[in-house]
Amino acid sequence: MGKPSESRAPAPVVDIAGRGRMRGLDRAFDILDVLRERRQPMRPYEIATRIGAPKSTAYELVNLLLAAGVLEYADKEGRVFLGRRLYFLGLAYQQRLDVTRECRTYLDHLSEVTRETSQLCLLDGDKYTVAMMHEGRRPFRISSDLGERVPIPWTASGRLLVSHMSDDEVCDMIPAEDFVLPSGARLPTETFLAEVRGAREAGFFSFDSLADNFTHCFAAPVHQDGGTCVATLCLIAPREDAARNYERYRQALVHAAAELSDKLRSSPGGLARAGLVS
Amino acid sequence: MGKPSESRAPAPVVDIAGRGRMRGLDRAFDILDVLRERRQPMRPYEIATRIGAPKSTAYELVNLLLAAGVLEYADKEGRVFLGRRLYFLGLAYQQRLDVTRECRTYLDHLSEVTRETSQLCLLDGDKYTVAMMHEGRRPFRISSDLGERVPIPWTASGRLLVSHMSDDEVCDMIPAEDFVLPSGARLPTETFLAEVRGAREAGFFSFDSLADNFTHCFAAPVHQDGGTCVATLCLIAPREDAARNYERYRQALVHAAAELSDKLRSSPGGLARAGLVS
DNA sequence: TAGACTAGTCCGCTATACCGGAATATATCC
DNA sequence: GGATATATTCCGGTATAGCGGACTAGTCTA
Repeated sequence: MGKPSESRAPAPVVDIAGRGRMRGLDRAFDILDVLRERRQPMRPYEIATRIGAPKSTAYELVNLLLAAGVLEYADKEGRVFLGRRLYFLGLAYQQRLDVTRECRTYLDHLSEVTRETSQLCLLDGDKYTVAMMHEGRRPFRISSDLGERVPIPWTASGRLLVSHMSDDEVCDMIPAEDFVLPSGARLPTETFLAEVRGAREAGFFSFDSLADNFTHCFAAPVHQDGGTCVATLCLIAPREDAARNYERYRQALVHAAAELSDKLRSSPGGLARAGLVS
Repeated sequence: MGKPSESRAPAPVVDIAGRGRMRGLDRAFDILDVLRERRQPMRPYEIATRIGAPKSTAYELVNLLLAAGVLEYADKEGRVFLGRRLYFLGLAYQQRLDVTRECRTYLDHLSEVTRETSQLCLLDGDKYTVAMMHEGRRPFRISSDLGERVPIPWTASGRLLVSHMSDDEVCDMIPAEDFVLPSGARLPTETFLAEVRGAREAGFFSFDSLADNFTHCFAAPVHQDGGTCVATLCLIAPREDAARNYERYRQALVHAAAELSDKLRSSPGGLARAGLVS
């Protein structure tokens, strides 16, 4: 509350402050984050270097986390990965988050009527992520995995997820380097902001995926009380399919997102649950 | 490593050791566990008393966790709950766990052919939990919520989830009080162990739910390399339905569990993913 | 054989995280 | 309004967590 800068953003991964001792707790979560990002088991030594922590410290923390069940051994070479205890904590979070509780049916329905892959997308700090997914019929590899952090400007949903913010807030939030697209080209800030404004007014955004060159992405906003866009529903389709069924897909998606938003409004915040459970 | 008792079990919630200073990291995870168990936002003060920590310590840790995005404010009265950062860590765990990656389709299929609620169940320490669920047509309230910890002997799956262990190991693992059923009656250990043996041989177990008096629970084991049962698939059905369709349900469930086990065998551990992902 | 790099253990110093307890609010009930 | 319980902040002392750095050992490669 009194500290000069209060960073709520989840993952700087390596601390910038540098000087002085760091708190074990923060280091511990740096370890968890680095494993999340890597999505693979790692050895303590590698973790130590990645998070820029003294080896002695890293080894001790890893052992503590192992003993607590927060990390688990992943092989016989001493590599560790995130543990089951975290999974259940995440589940508990998800259950109180109205959007994810309700959305499964909508994803199922969308994928049923379109045969395409549908997703629920959220912000994680200053990045876009896919929180839930229903894979479509086609066996093609989707641009991003569940939970992977992706720069906001790379995604259709990104336009909507920041659409409740002012231009300045958007620029403050998104790191400059995230405007460099996978192709290497740089997306002008002004272009992006114009797209954000357009998406806000239309309540929809779609474009040819920037991550590959054969899919088209549709996104529609899920609103919570008032204007803020707390999530998006998306469809990922091959470009030919997208072109052929554009209006149908668009309408199905927008309709589903609107209905989901309604459902959130009718269940007051998260209090309904709190009051009703024995 | 040198300490007298090394408890890997996730949630004693209140530390027994008592004497001496406790580690901040362990306290922090006690806080998270207590929130998980309560499944509701709590105030720092309440958390402090619940985990048996000095109030000053609890307040400081809560604030640290808030700043880290591991906890989040849940209302304007200062109540906090698990944060989004935990959700994404949990997602990352889940993606490496073969069972959960593959099982969604099987749950969908089971619920489609039976119209009943289907679940994937796991052990969390010495308790049973539902890790994934597909709700059936009927609007009735299911015995246990996703992620809720339930004594092993209360559940059909429980018989299978410990079936790879010896009688002694089973008794060591399950706390004595967990043999007291919801009704208040005490389930004799010997009866339970006999049922475990029976379930192991049959590769199946079912009984009338102990948590309510109108459902019947079916459970079939998911095996990983060799014998160990790493999870179960379940069906929860009204008793009349269960009686009428018993053989059909049973076969569908056992078949799905066997197929899922096969799938795990064919993808070597978790290494496939590690090697294939770009 | 030596040198360079990766992996992991051990140990002593000291800044500080954790604790206890006092002080201060804020609600609830007579 | 006084009394009681709940809820939160503040502060100083001390056990110790985090750190730096030394040490061992394995693995390249030159």
